[in-house]
Amino acid sequence: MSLSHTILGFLSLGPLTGYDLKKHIDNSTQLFWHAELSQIYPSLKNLEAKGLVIFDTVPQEGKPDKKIYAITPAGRQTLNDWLSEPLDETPPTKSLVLLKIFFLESLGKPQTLVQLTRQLGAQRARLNRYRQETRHQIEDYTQSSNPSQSGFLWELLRQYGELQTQTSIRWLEMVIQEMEKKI
Amino acid sequence: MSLSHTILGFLSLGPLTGYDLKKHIDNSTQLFWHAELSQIYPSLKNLEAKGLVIFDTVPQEGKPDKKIYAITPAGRQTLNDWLSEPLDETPPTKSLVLLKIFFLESLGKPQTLVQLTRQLGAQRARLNRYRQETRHQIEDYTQSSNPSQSGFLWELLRQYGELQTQTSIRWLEMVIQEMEKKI
DNA sequence: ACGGGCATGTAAGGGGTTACATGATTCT
DNA sequence: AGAATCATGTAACCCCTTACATGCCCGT
Repeated sequence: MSLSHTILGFLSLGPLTGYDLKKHIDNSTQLFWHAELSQIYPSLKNLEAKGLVIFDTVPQEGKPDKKIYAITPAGRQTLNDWLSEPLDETPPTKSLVLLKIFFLESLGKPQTLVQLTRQLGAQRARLNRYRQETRHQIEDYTQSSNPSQSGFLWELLRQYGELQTQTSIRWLEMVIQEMEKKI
Repeated sequence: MSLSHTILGFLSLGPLTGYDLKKHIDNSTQLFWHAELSQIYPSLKNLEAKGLVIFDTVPQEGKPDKKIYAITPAGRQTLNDWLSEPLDETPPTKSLVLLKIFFLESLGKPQTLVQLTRQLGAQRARLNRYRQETRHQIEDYTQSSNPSQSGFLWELLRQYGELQTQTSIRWLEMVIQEMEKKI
């Protein structure tokens, strides 16, 4: 499970429940990672069985008891080992969108242009999200937080998303232009 | 199975065996899709059970009989339906590399710089692959092939890979510079 | 009155990887 | 002599998604 690295990463900054973890993932890594609660809970159980995390139970009324998880020294070690593994490859990626574009021509020129234009719109909307919501989230966080995380890399990763999306937009504009010239 | 769309896409251009399919995927879509034979064979069986492909058996000696698969009209319909589904979203992505970079700071500045520099090297190597091997593959193919596929979108997708990789490189250079300035 | 937030989970199934199994031919 | 190519597949296991299950509290 590679989700376990995400969990260990967040727990290394402070104790959290599974529910809180989900919110942290949604807020800060949605650009490059996501997970459902139905995956987080079993994963926490698994990490606990391996001794990488422990939890305290906080009784509550009207809700299930809270289980506050914290990273153990063994967990910290595992996280560090993973972070230290050489980052000297570019793992193969998958993209259903690009796959579809690859086979799109068989629909004929007008349909192909419709699809490319739709995708262009989606990418533009995404660019706006990165420039507005995501940006504000980071600003809010950086002002209000404990100094253990600077938000430095977070802002840089937001910029990564912005740059890659801009590149996609320019590429799609170019493809549409080329396509219109054809035949 | 989204692999089934890849298979239907390739079979729409002409009949192939599972083994050939693997080579086609490796050659042309490795930029955004990949699959192992152990996944391709069951997937073909599944498509056959659904009536989307059929196969002819060609006896051989010393090797298992060849099974040459072809797309059926129902298969073509399924492919077209998929290609026509609105391309108006940007599906969430996952990247272990970005995830690692997000948590990298906890290793300390020198280690973080080592990791970022390694990743920069990997991205530069990838850029060269796109500019050389991939480019030559496409040129070879475009000259020697049946006119049903123009290789037009293939070359554009290669350019997409080149552009995105260039963006990654510039971003990493910027991050390393920022990181060196810090503290 | 109804939806959303809080808080935990289970179950079923899709999709994918790695390792294993067979066995002839051809290249280095 | 050993590796790669051709050609098919199975088995075990991991990762993830979707749907389901429970139940209180708070805001509109």
